[in-house]
Amino acid sequence: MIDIQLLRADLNGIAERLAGRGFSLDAQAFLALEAKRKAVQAETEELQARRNAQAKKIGQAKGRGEDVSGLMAEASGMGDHVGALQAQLEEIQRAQHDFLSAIPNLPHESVPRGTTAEENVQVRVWGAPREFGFPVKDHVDLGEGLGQLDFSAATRIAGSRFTLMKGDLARLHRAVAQFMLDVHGREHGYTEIYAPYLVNAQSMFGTGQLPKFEQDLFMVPRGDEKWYLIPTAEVPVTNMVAGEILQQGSLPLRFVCHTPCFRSEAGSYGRDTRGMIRQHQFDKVELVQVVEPALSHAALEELTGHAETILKRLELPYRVMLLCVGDMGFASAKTYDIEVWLPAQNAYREISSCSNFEAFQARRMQARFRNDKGRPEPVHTLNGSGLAVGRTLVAILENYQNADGSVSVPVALRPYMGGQERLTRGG
RNA sequence: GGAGAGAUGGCAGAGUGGUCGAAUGCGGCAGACUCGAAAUCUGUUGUACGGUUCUCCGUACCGGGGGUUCGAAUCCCUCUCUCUCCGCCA
Repeated sequence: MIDIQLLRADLNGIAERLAGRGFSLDAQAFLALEAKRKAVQAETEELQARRNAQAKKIGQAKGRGEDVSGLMAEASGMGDHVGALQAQLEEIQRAQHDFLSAIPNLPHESVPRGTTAEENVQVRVWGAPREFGFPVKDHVDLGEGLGQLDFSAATRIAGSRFTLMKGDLARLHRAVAQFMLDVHGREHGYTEIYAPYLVNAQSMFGTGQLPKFEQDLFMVPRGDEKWYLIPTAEVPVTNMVAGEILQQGSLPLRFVCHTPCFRSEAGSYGRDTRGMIRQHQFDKVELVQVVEPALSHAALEELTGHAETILKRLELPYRVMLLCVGDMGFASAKTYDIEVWLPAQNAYREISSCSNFEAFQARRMQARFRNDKGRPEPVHTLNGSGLAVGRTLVAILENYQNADGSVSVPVALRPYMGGQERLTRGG
């Protein structure tokens, strides 16, 4: 949620900054709504004050044993009038809330201009793609060749965009997640969280998935209520601080959480149809930080570095991209994507997205801390994949493949595989 | 799934129609006493929105929503959640 004070103070300036990310702010609608709100709110509150004063007078007169029928007659009708005004005010406020809810976050000043992914800026590259002395296979051929990846079973059981793994590959998948949790939890100081996979609409609103992006989610109805399968652990974990007023000394909060993630992938029908790059269900280890505003951009650098550590330890080549304004998500003020090298695609592919949401989510969630003046102020929230487990597995398969179709286990993961060094057919 | 009891400020806990944003205690903050601390005493201490603008003022909020009333923390309806007992279950 954008700060309404900013719109009041500098409407045109804000509209201009939002235009950069392809959002056209209806300034006239805002001004009209604001004027109406101001008038109705002033009138409502004034009448409420008069009604309260009158009711108080009646009470006091009654206490003295006086006749109050005259006072009561004066007051009759005031209640209905107040009610009507309140209803009107609520409607205006709801409209204003809806208006604000649909506005994306303001990009940070360090974010480059641009409208598409082509204009993202490469920040750094780590590692060099390996030279294979043989024709490389993609992860589907490798996994199926090992007899450990079965898309036809997954399709039979659920449908397209689902994965079924068996044996050593399933174990390696688990090892990857365990490894990430251990590095972030034990070395980077994140507190491990286990959280609900189904959340209510309010939580989805808090992190910005609702109301605009309901079509991207799996919704689970229960009576009149709706639950949603989480598209990322960001949702339950960030909402841990919803409605809270945190003590300054308790910040920063750092959480790591491994969950499955569920995405409808509506509107991406033709993309990445082969393999496990784009699935309805995938595992991810998510990093979340809740910090003081002044420190949030330093925290984004730190968090991104924590995600990169995983790729370094796994010795997978990657690059870090700073997203341009047009390619950023709705709630983000600044985003780095980490892209891992996939030999079969001869390309870098996204494996992590690290964002600073500044106060955008905090305002929606009412997540605050007590600042130096002792006043409640919205915190800043950040998150990043640390990393997407399925895509990490894809990267391992493709980068660690051998000429005979077997796959070496990265050294860092061997302790999680009972020392096993290789995935081979029948394993 | 069945039966019962609850939900009040950071916490505990009063308050069954009017001067209640809410007693009291604890905690927090400030001050007094003290060389300092403890104890004691005094004062103070919620959030949101709006107006004004760094000073105050107004409105709302006693689990959520709705109703009765001139007036609701208090009465009525409803939902959610918590606790106890029984059943079931991983």
